Amino acid sequence: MSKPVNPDSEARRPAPDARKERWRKHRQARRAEFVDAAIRALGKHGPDVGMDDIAAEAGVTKPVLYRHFTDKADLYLAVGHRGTELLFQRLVPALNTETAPRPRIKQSLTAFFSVIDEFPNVYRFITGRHLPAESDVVHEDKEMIAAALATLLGDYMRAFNMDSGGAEPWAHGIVGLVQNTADWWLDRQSMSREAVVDYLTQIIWAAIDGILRDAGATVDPDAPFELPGEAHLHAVPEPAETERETTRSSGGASA
Amino acid sequence: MSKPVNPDSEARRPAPDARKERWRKHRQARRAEFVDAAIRALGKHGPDVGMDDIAAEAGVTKPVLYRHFTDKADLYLAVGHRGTELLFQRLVPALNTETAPRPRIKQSLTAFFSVIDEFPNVYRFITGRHLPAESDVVHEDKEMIAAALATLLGDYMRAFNMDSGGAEPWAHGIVGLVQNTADWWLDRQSMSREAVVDYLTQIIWAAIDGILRDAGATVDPDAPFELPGEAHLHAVPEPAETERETTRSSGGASA
DNA sequence: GAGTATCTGTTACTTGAGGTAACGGTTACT
DNA sequence: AGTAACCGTTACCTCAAGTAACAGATACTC
Repeated sequence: MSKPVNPDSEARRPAPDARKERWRKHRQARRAEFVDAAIRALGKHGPDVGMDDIAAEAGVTKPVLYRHFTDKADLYLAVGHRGTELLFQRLVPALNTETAPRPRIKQSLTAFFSVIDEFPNVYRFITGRHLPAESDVVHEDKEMIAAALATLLGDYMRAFNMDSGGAEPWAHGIVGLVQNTADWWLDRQSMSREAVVDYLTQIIWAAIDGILRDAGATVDPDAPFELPGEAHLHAVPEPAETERETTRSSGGASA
Repeated sequence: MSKPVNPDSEARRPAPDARKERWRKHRQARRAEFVDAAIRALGKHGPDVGMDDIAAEAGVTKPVLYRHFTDKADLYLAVGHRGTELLFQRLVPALNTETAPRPRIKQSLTAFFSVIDEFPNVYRFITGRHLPAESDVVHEDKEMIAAALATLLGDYMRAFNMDSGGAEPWAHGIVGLVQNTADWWLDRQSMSREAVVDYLTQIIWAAIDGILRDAGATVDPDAPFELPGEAHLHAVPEPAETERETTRSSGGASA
């Protein structure tokens, strides 16, 4: 801000000084480290940890934390992104594998359940009511999954010359169906993981099959079914540990 | 605490003084009044209202509020109960009407959607991430609806000599399916209420029908289907505006 | 009617967690 | 050598939740 830049300087902006660049990777690593600490602290003190506790868990004091996260919400958002990353790493490949419908459903469910089974605390924290509204990452995630599902369903339906208007509500419905059942299962653990997954596979396929049937189509759930130009949920879309602007520039030069 | 009671006095505890009794109804009314104010204030200032604002909205100051609610969480819990009451008033009759399966599904969905359509702000607040975890009423509500659904499904399934193990996960699944779709619809409003309800009716019946079909049974969705000793979700189970203990007795005389 | 239990309400305070200011030290680029 | 970015600290500010302490009404009990 101190050196006045001439108007056309925007063209050659890269690296006026390497000292800034040098730290980029380091900062990301540090953020990740704090996210780990936050998760550990969350496990220790429960979901109402203070920033002091998190900082202590990371072996530093509060202001250090605030150099990397603008906010408690920002930190929790990063925790959320960590969860998203974990989930999508396993879910995306499962969803995108082009096999027969039913195994595809089942392997996607297995992916999902394996993640929440492995990190139940993180999952509960992220989906639970403990984070501030700004850190809500679940909504985005669900939107993303639902969007992928919607195009998938829509394509199938159009392939059968059906009206595809139901694709979107149904996609959101299926996402909710899975999540709510997962929450319930995680709470109760009243049956094995395989059992829930099987029950869910059954109901989801039953639903899809029923809808196809309503339109006069029948599909063998275990026969490979290829679609021209299949919809893909491309890798994890948010860079997960990307740092938000942390410096508090007091009012960025309007006009 | 000042007058020492003799040991056996617990037997004849009712009404030593009518002055206590006299106010009971009044307190309930007052609480309800504050709940109204809270909802109004929520509408005005958004979901991060302060207790001062709520008090002001009710025409009083904070301490008055705290005489009726132990806590912000307590107040929000009462707001939640109000919502539950609103919902169950319409949902319970719809669910319990014994008609053919499909119209029954549809009228239940219509009931649900009409409520959230009529009170979107309340709905969003209650289901959203703004209340403290202690005020979560949605979880209970969903459990209750799912439980009713589970017995219903279970009874049907047993009537067909099917294994009823799926009833519970499916019940929770359907609840989640509806809620998530409702959230999506409320956000986007990209189709009419009737349309979502129809799509949901279709997928839910498709799912149930498919499951029955897997077991070799077929049911006409529009033919009345009576079941011996049908499961009922009995009226709204929580007294909605019941007051929690508000007096802060400083440490109840241990030993 | 005197006494009092329970409400009505107020202003002024305490508390605690989130967040910040201001300082000093270290590394490695220019 | 100079400096731009980091490392880290202690001590503070802020603001909303929640509390103390006080004073006036109403309507029951004796």
